[in-house]
Order: sequence, then structure tokens, then C-alpha cells
Amino acid sequence: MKEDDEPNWFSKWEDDLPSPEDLTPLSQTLITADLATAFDIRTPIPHPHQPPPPPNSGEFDSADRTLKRPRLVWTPQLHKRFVDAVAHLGIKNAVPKTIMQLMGVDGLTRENVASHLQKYRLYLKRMQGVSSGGHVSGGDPATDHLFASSPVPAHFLHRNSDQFMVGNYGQLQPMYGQFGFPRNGQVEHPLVNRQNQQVMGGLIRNPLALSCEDERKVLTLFPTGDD
DNA sequence: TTAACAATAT
DNA sequence: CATATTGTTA
Repeated sequence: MKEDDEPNWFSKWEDDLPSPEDLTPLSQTLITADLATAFDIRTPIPHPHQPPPPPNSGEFDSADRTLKRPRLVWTPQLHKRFVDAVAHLGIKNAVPKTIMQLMGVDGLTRENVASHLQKYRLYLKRMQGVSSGGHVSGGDPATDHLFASSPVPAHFLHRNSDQFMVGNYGQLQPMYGQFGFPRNGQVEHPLVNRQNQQVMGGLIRNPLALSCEDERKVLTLFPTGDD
């Protein structure tokens, strides 16, 4: 009776081990749709009614990759959501996939975001060159119109956009308060000049609009309901 | 192999 | 010019 009693010296720690489900949320993809809603970035978007199913077009509107989608049109509302996502993520985590997830827009692909992000970064860079908020530097106002219609999270303009990591769960305020350490001591107001606003009344008022440009169909993603 | 990113193409 | 697609690199 020496082994019958079962001291279970190993059974002990074995029992103590956490079950596979108990641990490692680390492998998870960052920020699920649920998390995104948990933030404050508005509601999760329903879906923008996919491509117009032209009966005899041979294209299906299902979430079928590998098939061509209509050109995405970045409305001010959609861009706003984009900026919000980027702002809340911080530079470090603001990569296409994460942004896409945080935006929670159905039908929006990583490529869509990547492409837009590329341009957005160029826009920010152009602004850095020039002092405060004035748009110059050979950038046509018409070009920046979209970007100008959305408030830029300040910190992005200056080099020190050292945002905190994703840990801001629960409550997120539009204010980050932490300007960090201005090595230059140059704290400016990233006020965006809106004097160059074009005709914006009545033109961009109809969301969820599906138009036809030439023969290419363009897809306008839903209205976020707020701007 | 995935994804970010820059470059290039529509 | 706005967005897509591709190519390269991490």
C-alpha cells in the first residue's frame, strides 16, 4: 500500500493548471467588434447594403472575396470613423487591420483602410511641414477637402505622437490630455482652417448612396449617423 | 504565412 | 485625383 494511497503529487499541480480557455487572450486578434462597441465610437455599423445586385451582372453581393467589389467612396462620415479609430488606437496600433476592426464597418476591407491610411499619412506629413493649420505646400485645397472635414487628433501632427497602448478600455475620452514631453516646447494649436470649405450643403447629404461613375460602380458606405 | 507599407496602376 | 492593386519587406 504504498502507491495505492495515491499522494498524487503530480495530480495536484495538474489540477491547478488553468484550462486552455482560461488563459491566453493574447493570441486573440486585437479589438473585436464587441470591444469596439464597448469603446464609445458610436455603434457598430450595420451593413451598408453591399453592391447593387444587378440581376444580370454575374456578380454576387455576398461577402465573397476574390471577386471585384465596387470602389469604396470615403464619405466624411466614414472618414470620421476612420479618424476616431486611429485616434483611439494611437500611432503604434493604428495599422490597417486594427483600424478596420475598430471601425466595425461591414464590407470594409483591410485593403480599403490601408489605401486610405496611406493617403492620410501623406496628408499629415504635409501639414507638419507648414506651421499652424494653414494649408499650403503645394497641396490643393480640393484635395484635402475630405481630410479637412474631420478634426485631426492633434498629436498626429507633431512627431511625439506617443500614444498609450491599447488599455484604454472602458472609458475613452476625446481628450488625451497628455501632450507628453515637448522636447521643443512647441505646443501649437492644430486648428484646422475651414475657410476653404467648398459647397458642402445639400451635396453630401444623402448617405447610403450608390452611384454609377462611368461604368464603374461606386459604393458609398452608410451614414454613421453623426459627424 | 500574414500583414504593413511603399510603389505603382487604374 | 481617389482608390485599387501589386511588390517588397518584416
